[in-house]
Amino acid sequence: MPDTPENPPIDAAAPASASTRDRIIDAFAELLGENGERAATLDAVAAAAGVSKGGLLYHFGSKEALVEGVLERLATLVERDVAAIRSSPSGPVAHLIRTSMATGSALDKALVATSRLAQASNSTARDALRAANDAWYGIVLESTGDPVLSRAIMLISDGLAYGSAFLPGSSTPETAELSASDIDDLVDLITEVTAQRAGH
Amino acid sequence: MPDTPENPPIDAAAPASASTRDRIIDAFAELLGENGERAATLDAVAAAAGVSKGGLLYHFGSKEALVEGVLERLATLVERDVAAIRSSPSGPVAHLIRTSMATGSALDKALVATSRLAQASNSTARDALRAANDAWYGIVLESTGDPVLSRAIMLISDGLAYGSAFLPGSSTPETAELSASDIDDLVDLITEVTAQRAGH
DNA sequence: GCTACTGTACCGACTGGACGGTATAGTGAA
DNA sequence: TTCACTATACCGTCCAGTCGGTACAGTAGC
Repeated sequence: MPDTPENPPIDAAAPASASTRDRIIDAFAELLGENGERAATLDAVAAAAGVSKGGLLYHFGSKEALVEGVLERLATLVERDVAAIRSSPSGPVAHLIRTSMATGSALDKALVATSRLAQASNSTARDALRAANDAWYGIVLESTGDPVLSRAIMLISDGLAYGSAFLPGSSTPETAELSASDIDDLVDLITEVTAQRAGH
Repeated sequence: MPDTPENPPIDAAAPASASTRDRIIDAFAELLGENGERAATLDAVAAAAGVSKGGLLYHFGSKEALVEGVLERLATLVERDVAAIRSSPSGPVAHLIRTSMATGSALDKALVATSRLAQASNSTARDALRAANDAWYGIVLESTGDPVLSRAIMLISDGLAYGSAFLPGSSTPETAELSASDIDDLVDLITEVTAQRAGH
């Protein structure tokens, strides 16, 4: 039985329309985020993307190439996000805080995946993360005009990202997952403080 | 040539005085923090602790036992820190913020090591991290009496820890390592906001 | 319209090294 | 003699990367 063209749209989860390359990057990022760096083996990525290991290695000659693929995707998505954030009607800061929690968006996935790689001592991934942070900090500073406040806001955003990425599902109510209204309260706090400091 | 007793105090970094068990946990935590979970192999830990692999496995029968060792140490150090933080003359919040950045203390090392384990999908490590966070949140809430502010403070603390643990050494000045005076500014900001909200 | 050939996309068995863990013989201090 | 190791050899598994193929679309010459 030579080739069975069984599955152009084989995998329910993966967008069958996307190119094989994109599906592979999706799968890699997903596995990194969900199960950590160790689980994102070539075999696992191939299986999740609905290709064979050989097929994967046809597109990405090594695991490093796969990492570069995720990093490139992150850079693209961050660029897009920076544009979106600047023109956000609710203001850049509110937008930043609200999108800092993992929402399952492509940006989030790429960000979490890159964090995992950075934690696995991949310095390129660390640079990519820093670049993204620099871009966001720039916007916040532009918006508030206050370096200290801007740093505090970035730290809150980092803390939000860290918590939702690495400590999902809380046991106690104290630090339970932040609800939408908690985020609203946070945004209100920040808005208030920002207004106060602006009118020194 | 069986054993060359070349190195009881072989390793300059490791405190030769501490018990072998403690030195092994030190080495494990250090390797986890510096080079990620993947680098913390039994062989590497044994070498860093200045014992043989057989010696390591004499004390810790498995890698899981080693993980438990780090978790236990974290629990002990957190307990100690909570006591210290309550009686801090500068107030709990300032103390928390100031000690959130990786300073190379034993607590930091244990915390970073546990974060790496948590990221590697170790749910016990995640629980330990959450427990520590709950403890600190409790103190902050007690001190400020304001849940929203307390959450913001915890997020800043998390952001600080995340940045210093996972993104050390910055390339650009924008998000460069926070200096001592930056931290002072941050603490001032928080103190100010806390006072303001207390006197609604 | 057929043959020969090229390039692209992919499959899956296999290899070699790393790693966790086991086993065991030996050693030196208390 | 026991305790706390060292040293070495070994096993099974996992994993990145290699390699020899297969399928098929296109295309150029006849």
